[in-house]
Amino acid sequence: MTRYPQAPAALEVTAVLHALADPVRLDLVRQLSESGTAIACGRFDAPVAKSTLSHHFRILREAGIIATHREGGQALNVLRTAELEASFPGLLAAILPGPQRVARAG
Amino acid sequence: MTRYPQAPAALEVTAVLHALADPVRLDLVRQLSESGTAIACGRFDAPVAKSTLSHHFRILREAGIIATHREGGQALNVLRTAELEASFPGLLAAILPGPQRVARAG
DNA sequence: CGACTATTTCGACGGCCATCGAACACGAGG
DNA sequence: CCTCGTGTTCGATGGCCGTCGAAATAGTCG
Repeated sequence: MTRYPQAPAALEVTAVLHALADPVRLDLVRQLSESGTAIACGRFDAPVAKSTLSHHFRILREAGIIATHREGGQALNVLRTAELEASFPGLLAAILPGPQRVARAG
Repeated sequence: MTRYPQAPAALEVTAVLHALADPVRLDLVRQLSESGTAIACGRFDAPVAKSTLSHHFRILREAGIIATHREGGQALNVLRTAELEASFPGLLAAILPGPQRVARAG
């Protein structure tokens, strides 16, 4: 079975920021966040080749931003919201909303 | 009077994250945040050459993270806290208190 | 003006990164 | 067993980035 390189014990801020600094990866994280559920690698909407997508998932995984586990024939990805919130509270909330989105009350 | 290339009208999230993803730059921002005041380029504590430091300030400036204005032979840098908070509320609070430090030479 | 300090620019160098297509691995189903 | 769908790995490529020292620029002060 495929062994996924697990996230580091402690999330490194530079690794997390670097992972999120790429437009493609940031969009992947946005899709995960908005869906709220696990998404298979092939179900993402991204303008890059499959191999490139796999590379991006690796970066996100090694930074500790997402976790991947195989189920059936596919690899399901989930956002590690709790760990991210524990290490950098408010980070996702700060950067995930699109820059043109207007903050709404409530 | 020296004209510094000013920050874009709207802060770009990928540019901001990329700027903060470098350990040296993140440390510069930390020093600015902790001091709470303007700091001249030459008074920062960083393990790189002055020319490299100038390069890092440029990246931070163009991302809209800091602002620089000349005053009496030196260039004073300030964190653009208000603009950052307006565009990405909670971002600085999420990543600045981290335990990461740049190892200094010597 | 001339010297001195502070910062930027220049040119070069090495390394890392995003990207791709092709080939490989792995699990599920016929 | 063979095939198909899904991800990953490999090798190559082009570009961007961090780094430096040296030279250029800017502003201050005598």
